[in-house]
Amino acid sequence: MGQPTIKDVAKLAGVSISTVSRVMNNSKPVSPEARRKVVDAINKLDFKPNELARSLVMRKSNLVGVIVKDIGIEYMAQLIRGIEEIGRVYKYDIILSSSYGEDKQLENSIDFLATKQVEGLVIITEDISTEVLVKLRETKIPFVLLDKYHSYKNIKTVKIDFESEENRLVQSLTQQGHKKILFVADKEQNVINDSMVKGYESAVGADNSYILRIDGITSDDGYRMADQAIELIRKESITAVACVNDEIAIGFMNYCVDNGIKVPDDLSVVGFGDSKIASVYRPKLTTVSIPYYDIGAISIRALIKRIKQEGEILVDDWVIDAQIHQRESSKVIN
Amino acid sequence: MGQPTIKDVAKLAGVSISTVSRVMNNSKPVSPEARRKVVDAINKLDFKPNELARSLVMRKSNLVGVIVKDIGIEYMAQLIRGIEEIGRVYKYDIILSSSYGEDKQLENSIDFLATKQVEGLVIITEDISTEVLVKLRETKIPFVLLDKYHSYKNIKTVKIDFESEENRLVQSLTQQGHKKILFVADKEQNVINDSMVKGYESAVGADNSYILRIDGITSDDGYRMADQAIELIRKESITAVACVNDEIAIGFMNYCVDNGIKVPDDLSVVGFGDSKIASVYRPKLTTVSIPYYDIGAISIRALIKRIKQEGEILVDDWVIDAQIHQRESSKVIN
DNA sequence: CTGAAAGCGCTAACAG
DNA sequence: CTGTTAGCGCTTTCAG
Repeated sequence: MGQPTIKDVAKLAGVSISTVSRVMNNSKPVSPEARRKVVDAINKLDFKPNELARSLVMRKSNLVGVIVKDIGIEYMAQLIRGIEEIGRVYKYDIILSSSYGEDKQLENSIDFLATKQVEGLVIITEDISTEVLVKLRETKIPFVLLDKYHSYKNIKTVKIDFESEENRLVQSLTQQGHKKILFVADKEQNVINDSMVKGYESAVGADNSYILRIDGITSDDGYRMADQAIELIRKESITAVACVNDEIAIGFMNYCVDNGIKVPDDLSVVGFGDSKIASVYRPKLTTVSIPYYDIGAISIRALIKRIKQEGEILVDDWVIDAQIHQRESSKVIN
Repeated sequence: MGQPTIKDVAKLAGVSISTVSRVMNNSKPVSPEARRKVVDAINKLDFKPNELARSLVMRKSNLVGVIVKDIGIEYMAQLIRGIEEIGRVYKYDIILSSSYGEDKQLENSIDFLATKQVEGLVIITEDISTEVLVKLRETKIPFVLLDKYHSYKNIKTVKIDFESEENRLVQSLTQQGHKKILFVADKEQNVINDSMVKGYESAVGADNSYILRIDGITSDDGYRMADQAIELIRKESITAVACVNDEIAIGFMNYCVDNGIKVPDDLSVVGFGDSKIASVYRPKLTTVSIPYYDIGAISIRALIKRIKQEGEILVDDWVIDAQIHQRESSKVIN
């Protein structure tokens, strides 16, 4: 036979299985005498309760499903960290699944996790289709959606205020004496992009805005668009460039290195997001750090609260503060 | 009532629950007639079997536990990716747990996962104590240990041959004309370190070896030790430096930037590991990439094979090839 | 081919 | 305080 069960413990302790159950869960008073015998038996057998059986009868799995687009994406890993660590505090385990950005796979994951009786779902993606969303709602499983780019009516989430954070960042540039600042945005239309553009514009003034919308958001994309940016910068005597994310900023700075442009002496550059590389790259990149760990932690807490019926899940968007890291890539203008 | 159960399906289809079970699992012949009715009922109710109940009766959870030291560590995320993706192919789900390098937490995770009836365990850590190892063995749960630094008698693992990979890397340097090459190693004694030193030495010759053992393995540590290294490099007319990992190499190159030393013109630098930053940093770092995804994939495959009793788990260490990426930070000597 | 019945390991009334 | 009993939702003999 395999693992010892509650029956084995009961037999060894000379009591009924109910008694064993009671001491395990402290659910009802048990005589010290019986308790001792049971505890002894448990230790002797190295008995561990079968959570599966317990979950079945209690209709409670203590499992939450986390579906990520790709665990290899740096910020998703940070998010999971927060979710896992806080989930554990509430005795919830994480079951992990990846969607690789495919709707079909996402749906599969949701179904699959549903059969495993997860009590809640955290979905971390960069976009999700409305069809999947509908399906998700149908499952009746409480969920929180950490979606980077879109926001939906009636779905509240945990996030930072991209508009005001970008605004503060750009303002820090103007306070350093920069009059003309280029903003490199993502060509794709999405809420984050739009918010950041707004934040940028209200910092520099609408009549003093220089925006370059580029295709893609990787460092390669940043490198590729750089000649275009540099041309504009020369023509307009721009002294600082703010990029929609760190990767683009790094790609852009790489281009500068390759073309003899000195950052920050010739040009200040700032990013957004505080990816790991931002503080290792030279010059260290000025950027704003998004507290992903906290976002994950708050999400799972809200989710668990909802699971325990202690309240609705995120009645409003939960906005947390980000932090500007003034580093080497930007400085007071010469 | 909540989710529909097999009973509801049976009632709606007008058959017994056994019949429903049989069509779900194709476990026994069912008349086309009955099958149709059952399928209809399943669709109508949007019935999804409760895997918990199924697991309980079949004594098979289709769950494997993955314990990582910290999911924020880049290569661990890559490893998990491989595990998750291949696990899914075999219908295994991942339940994730972090140890944060603490033995106590690791033990807890093992226990916890055991109660969840995981069928196997993948432990990704950078070191593990023998006590925990003993405990792990006692659980009788099949496991694979992806331990970066240590190797244990009787525990086989999936890895690359650090010695011969480092050897090839250093040889590529000598082939580029470098006569004197410095190797920056980790002060701490561990198998990887030792292997790499061996690989380095057999490439340069024991009488021509320059080794600097430093404290720590982060880019900051690399930066900190750099003055010491530079001193040695000047004194001995060394033309290339090989670092035990990418982070140290980057830190070292940062120091070079800050001190007017041109890489690769004045000095060639190579790393090891191919972290993401290696290909984004300027100059792009020459390094060897460790196929973490594959390591994860092979591990889970071996584990599942073992679970299915189709063989012993890793009769021998499974060694896979790494690949040298010749990039910008090293070049033919002037 | 199909249904009744016995359990997987555990919890939770219900009587003592 | 404690044991007996009836399930949780499902699979699997065992008789038809």
